[in-house]
Amino acid sequence: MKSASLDRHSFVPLCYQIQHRFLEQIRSGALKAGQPLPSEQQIASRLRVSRMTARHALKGLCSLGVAYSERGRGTFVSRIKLEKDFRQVLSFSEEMRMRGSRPRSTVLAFRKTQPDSQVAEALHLSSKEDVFLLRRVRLADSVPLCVECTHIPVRLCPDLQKTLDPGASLYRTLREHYGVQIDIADEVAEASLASAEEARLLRIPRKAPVFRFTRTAYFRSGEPVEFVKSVYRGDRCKVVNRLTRRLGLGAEGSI
Amino acid sequence: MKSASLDRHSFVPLCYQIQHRFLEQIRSGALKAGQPLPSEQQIASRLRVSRMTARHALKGLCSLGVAYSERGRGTFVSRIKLEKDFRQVLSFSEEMRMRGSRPRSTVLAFRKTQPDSQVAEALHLSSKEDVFLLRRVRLADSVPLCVECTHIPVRLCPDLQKTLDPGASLYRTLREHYGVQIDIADEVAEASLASAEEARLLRIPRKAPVFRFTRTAYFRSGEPVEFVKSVYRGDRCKVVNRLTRRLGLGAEGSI
DNA sequence: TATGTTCAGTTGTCTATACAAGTGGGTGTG
DNA sequence: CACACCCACTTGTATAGACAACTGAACATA
Repeated sequence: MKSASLDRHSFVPLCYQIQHRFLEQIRSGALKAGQPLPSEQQIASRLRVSRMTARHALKGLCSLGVAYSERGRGTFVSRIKLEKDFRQVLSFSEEMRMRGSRPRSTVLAFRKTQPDSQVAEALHLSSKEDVFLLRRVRLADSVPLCVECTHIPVRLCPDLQKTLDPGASLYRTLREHYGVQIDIADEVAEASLASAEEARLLRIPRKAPVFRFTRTAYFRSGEPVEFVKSVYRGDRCKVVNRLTRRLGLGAEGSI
Repeated sequence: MKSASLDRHSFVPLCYQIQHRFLEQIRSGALKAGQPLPSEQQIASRLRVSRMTARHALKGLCSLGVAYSERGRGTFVSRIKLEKDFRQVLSFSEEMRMRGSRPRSTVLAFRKTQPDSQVAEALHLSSKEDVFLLRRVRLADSVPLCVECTHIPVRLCPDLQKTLDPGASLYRTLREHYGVQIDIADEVAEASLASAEEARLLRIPRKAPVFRFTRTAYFRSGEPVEFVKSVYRGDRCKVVNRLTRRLGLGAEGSI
């Protein structure tokens, strides 16, 4: 029998222990794409938990996208690859490290300032609230990839100019010094051409193709944390997304 | 008391009736951003359901992104806007109609063919399986927006050349004639410049900025359904995405 | 052969209850 | 005033059981 028993005194809830066990089996290849997972009943009786606990574990796998359920048939391992480079809410530094590159930054500007109307609207700022403006060239393995201009309300991190090591990760500083945890981000990408200044900073020809991003990041509550405008080289960057069908929102379900 | 009672004989499950009720209240403005929803206990006693049913309804709202829970405090309406134009798995036709434009297509090619290696790999095709190739210029309100080249395994829709009205929605045809329901899509976007042919078809200058997309669409099971390469005008199109932080996947949770 | 039936197994929904653990306010003490 | 403590309320997790609805295969019937 493959199943070592669960740790009922762990501070990790049982359903997550079960979920983690299946994740391991899927990643290791012991459970292959398309294969059925044990039924809720089987999990419940083998591991001596209630069926709802087993079910919760399986549902967790489904919402991660690694499995899917069919009524009357069972729950199966999804055939979809779990590529790691689907865009999540990651900082530039996190993203570069995840793909094995060494991130670095050159600070072009870092000051307190009054937001223009676009920034104020995106961050829901009251009329005279100040923001930090941080403009950087960001490099991976010494190759410049983008020019990024970040705006953060001063209220969220009053003494950022003392605490931020400008070369380090801004997100890490926000997390460790201010408990600021970003959960959601809205992003708009446009295809465009490099201006003269951008071309110089990125070391590409003028009028080379670039992405222009604006990005607003939020807490879980929906309060805005950060507004970023950035320009990425088109020859070294791709935007990878996984889209899913959401049900139950505004437009009615008739599809 | 605001709560009309639930229909216990409806074929709509109770938890979805509850969820729908709150969605209505949020959309109508009766429940505003940041306000607390009733607690699980309150819902349970007011509507005479068990707490788990009430909880299931609230969790559904959370996974839709319209609410969030905080342990010990309650569940609150999210401040995040539910813009409709966040990219879901929508066909060009669906997307255009959602934003109030009239979609149209010009068919450049529609034939059965052998897939090249990129297509075969994306669709997980065995060596000699054929695909339909459908190449179209897609217009919104008579303005050409993109050139799109779709590949679909013949196996999934053997007589597509009879059933497809080439002007109509491909996705609708797939759904209505073959029960093919697409749930997930992976998309890669690049910033690039228009070739001479693309510029002519899209009526833009040569070397104007464009998006190049590749897109693979899947069933819920992860079986690939469709592979698309497309070129979008950079001056009329934006890519809008909402990114969320996912927990529990490959890289460990220490963030 | 073709068709309908039954049946075991599965997920979906629901009930009722219990305890753990975090939040926030109030109270009483020092 | 500051601090510890308690209490009511909240969400998170878990249990045990129930019925509905669906699937697929085995079986019986015409």
